[in-house]
Amino acid sequence: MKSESEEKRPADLSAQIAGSIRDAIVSGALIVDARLPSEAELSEQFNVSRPTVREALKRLAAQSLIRTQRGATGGAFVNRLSYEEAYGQQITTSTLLLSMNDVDFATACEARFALERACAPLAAERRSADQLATMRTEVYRQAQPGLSDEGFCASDVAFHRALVDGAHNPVLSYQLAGAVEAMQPLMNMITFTARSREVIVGLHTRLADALEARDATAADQQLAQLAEYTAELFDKLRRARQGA
Amino acid sequence: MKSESEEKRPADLSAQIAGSIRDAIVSGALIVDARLPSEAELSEQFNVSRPTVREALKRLAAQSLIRTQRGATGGAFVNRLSYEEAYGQQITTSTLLLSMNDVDFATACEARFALERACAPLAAERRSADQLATMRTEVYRQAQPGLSDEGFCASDVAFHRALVDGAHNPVLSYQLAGAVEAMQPLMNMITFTARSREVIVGLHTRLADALEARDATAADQQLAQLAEYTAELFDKLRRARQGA
DNA sequence: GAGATTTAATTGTCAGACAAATGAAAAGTG
DNA sequence: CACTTTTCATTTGTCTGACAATTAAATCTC
Repeated sequence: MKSESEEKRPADLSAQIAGSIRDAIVSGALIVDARLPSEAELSEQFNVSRPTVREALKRLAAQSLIRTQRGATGGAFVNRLSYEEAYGQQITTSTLLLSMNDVDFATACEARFALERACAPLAAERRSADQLATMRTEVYRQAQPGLSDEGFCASDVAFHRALVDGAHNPVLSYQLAGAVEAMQPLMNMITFTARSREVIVGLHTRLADALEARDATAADQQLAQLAEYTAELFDKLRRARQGA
Repeated sequence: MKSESEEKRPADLSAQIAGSIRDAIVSGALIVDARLPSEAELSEQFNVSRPTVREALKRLAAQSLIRTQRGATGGAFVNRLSYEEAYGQQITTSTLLLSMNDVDFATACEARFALERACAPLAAERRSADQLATMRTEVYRQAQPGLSDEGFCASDVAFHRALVDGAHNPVLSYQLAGAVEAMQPLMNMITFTARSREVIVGLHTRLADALEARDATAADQQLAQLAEYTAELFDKLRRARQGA
């Protein structure tokens, strides 16, 4: 798409080297726990200085593609990307994506609930007693009058993560982590009145009931209502601000 | 969870500095397009050398959190994370997560189709003529006898991305990009027989028909059948390999 | 052979230098 | 004065060389 005259400058050496090593990892030429050549060797191979190699390695470390270890048998090793690390990056990226691109609440909300509803049938089928207990605990917490708005939102996230984890599919959990957690800063903008908390607690309770009864249809209904009510709440807030 | 004795080594200086700046960006203390202090100033502020500061900045650049520019008015600037950049990272992370953690095909497949089915109702409602045309084109390509297995898989990805984009929700597209594209290496392991291609082309055709008719229920049905058939194909492949 | 010590390899950090890019100010020109 | 050219200061990109910190293996001692 880009004409050859515009912005086709060669990237930094450290970026090139990082890309070259990244390709080797993604393609499988470098397998998990394989040791990369030492920094001195890499600087020879690529004909650059050690600082340049180090900058390249730090780029890869930032993406959790490698880990480094000091000492005689140390070096840089291809890192097994754990779900936990992937969660973290996913959440950071999603959060920034929403906050920096003026993604409106309706769009983010729609995406989040669409994805969550994809989990609901699986969660209804497979949720463990443990996950159900977590959901009940969070609902109880949400009903406490003294809870701050931030606390309410945090509990909301915990509730929904338990729901997602109930699908017992780590790939789904990983994907959803970003969508659910990234919404929190947007949710934190809402001041929850006693009335709206009451409605949400009611929906959460019936959602947990549905999962306890392994009733996928009922769970889906409650989620749909929750999506609708959340959008409604934000719309009210928006109108109130425009008026003021 | 971790006892204080185990693995609580202080991180590298460059990692600490990167974390400190990253927090400032995520929290909003540094806004988009804000210019960071020069490397010399940062090395003074943090009391480290310039190479160390540079390693920290490269870590942030690897996550697309900053961009750098040479020259008199240059420096490091907080980068607006674009959807395109986020897609790329999402795909790399998802691909590695699947390939490195022995995620079985069934799990990945279940996640992918669960998410895709979340998009289907929205896509049925909103798909543009353009996206429908893309889907038709890809189906046509998939029906060509001379197409290689890799080509078939690539076309499959293109088809499903058009479907996802049909929901006209960039957040959903971003989330799904990882799920759909990361599956491709796994799909590439399958040798598609003429018979199985025929079945898939048929399902794709009816899926496109459903979207053309804006029939969400029919689209969902076809996707469900596609999920089932894909799992079946892989199961057959697995048994064949075990037998050999 | 078991334990203590030395050694070599490797990453982490620093200091100082020069090259390259780039925009702004200064100087020149009509 | 308006416009162009030159100069220049600032900043990132890269290199060289050095030393500190860490770690496992090799060596030594008893």
